[in-house]
Amino acid sequence: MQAPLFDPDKPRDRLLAAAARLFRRQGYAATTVREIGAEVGILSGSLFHHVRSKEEMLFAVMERVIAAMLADLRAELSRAEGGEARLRALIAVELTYLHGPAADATAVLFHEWRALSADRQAVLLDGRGAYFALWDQVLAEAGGAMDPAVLRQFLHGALAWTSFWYRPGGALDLDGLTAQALALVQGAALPLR
Amino acid sequence: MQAPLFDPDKPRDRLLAAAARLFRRQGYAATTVREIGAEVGILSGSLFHHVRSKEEMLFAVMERVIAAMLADLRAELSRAEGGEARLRALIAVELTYLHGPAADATAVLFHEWRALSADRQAVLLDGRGAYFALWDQVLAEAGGAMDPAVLRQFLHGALAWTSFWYRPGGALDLDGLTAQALALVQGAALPLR
DNA sequence: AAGACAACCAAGCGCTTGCTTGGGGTGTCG
DNA sequence: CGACACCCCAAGCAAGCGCTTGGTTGTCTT
Repeated sequence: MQAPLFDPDKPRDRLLAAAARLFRRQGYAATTVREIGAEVGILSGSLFHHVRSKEEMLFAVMERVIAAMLADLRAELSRAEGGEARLRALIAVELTYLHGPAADATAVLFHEWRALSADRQAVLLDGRGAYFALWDQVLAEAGGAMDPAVLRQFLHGALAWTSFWYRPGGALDLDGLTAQALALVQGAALPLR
Repeated sequence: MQAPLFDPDKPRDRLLAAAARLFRRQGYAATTVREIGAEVGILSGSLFHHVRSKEEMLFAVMERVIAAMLADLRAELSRAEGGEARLRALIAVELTYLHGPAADATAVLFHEWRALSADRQAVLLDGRGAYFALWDQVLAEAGGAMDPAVLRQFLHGALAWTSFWYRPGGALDLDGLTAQALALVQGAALPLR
C-alpha cells in the first residue's frame, strides 16, 4: 500500500472519498448529490464546481482504485518469490484493498460496475484486464488441475463477497482471513475424499 | 426444481417476473415503475392495481426465491446419501437457481438485499437463516480443517459471483460448473504444497 | 338482465432528481 | 492596491419519480 487514494487536503478528493462512502453504503443510484454535498459540508450545487457530473465521481473513484491496485499488485509480485508467496500476494492485495483504507472505493468498484455507462466502462477495461492478467499468470504458474479462468472467477468472487460479511477488528484479522483464502485455493478446505 | 416461481397465467406473477428481470439488469433503484409496466404492456398506474408499492415487488420476488430454495434444498438433502452427495446438493441447488429459470429472481435476492427496507429484511431473515443452517450442517459433517462459517461465506460468495460471468449454453454446462465448485471446496483446485 | 369483479387507461399530483445560473467572500501574488 | 483564482451559497429549472384518482372496459355469475 502506497499513498492513500484520496488526499484530505484537496477538496475534490474529499468529495470523492465521501461519494465512495455513500455509494458503498446505499448504492450509486440510491445516493443523491445532495447527500454527497452534505457529507462534506457544502450544498449540492457547489459540488459541481469540482466535478462535471455525478457519474464522473463514480468513474473517478473506480479509476483510482484500479490504477492503485494494479501498481500494488505488480510491486508485491515482483517482491514475492515462489508460487505460494505469489499466490498469497494476489489474495493479500485484494483483501487489503477491500478492508483497508480504500475499502469504500474498492467495494464500489466491485459492486457498482453496471452503474457506470458503457462508454466509461470501456475506458476502465484495460486496467481491469491487466490486473486479471496477472491473476491468470500466477494461477497458471501454480499449475492446478482446475481451469485457471474458472478458478480465478471463483476466488475473486469469494474475496469480493467478504465485503458483505467480514469486518476487521473481530476475532479473525486480515492476515488470518488471507490465510483462510489461501488454504481454500490450496485445497485445505475439506479433507480429501 | 419444482413448480416455476411465477405463473404466466397470473397477471401479478407476470409483473413480478418482469420486475425481477429489470431489477437484475439495472438494479432496483435504477428501475422505474414505468419500465416495469412497459415490460408487461400496461401503464405505470395500472401496475398498482396488482401491487401496493414498488418495494412490495422486490419483497415478493425475494420471498418466493427464499421459500423455493429452502424447500428444494431440503428435498435434495433428504435424497442425498453420503457427505459428497450432500455437498454436491448444496452447490447444485444454488447454481440451479442462479442460472436456471429462476435466475433473475435469485440474482435479485443476492445482489439487491440492501435495497429492501430494514423491516422487510427482518421478515425474510428466518428463511435465510434456515437455508444457511442447512449449509453449516452439511459443511460441518464434511469435517474439514477450515472454520465452517468462513468456508460457507467463501463458497456462497464464489457461487453468487457466477451470476456476473457464467452463462449457461457455453462450453461449460451447469453440471460441469457444479463439479468445478465441488472440486474447489474438496481441495482439488491446486496441487498440495 | 343485472350486478360484481378484475384489469386497465388517462391524467396528473406532490415531490425529488441532477444540474445550472449569477453572484460574493477570501486569500495570494504582482 | 488591484487582479485573479478558488471555493462556495442562494435560488431555481426542467425532467422524472412513485403513486393516486376517477372512470371505462370485458368477463363471469346469478
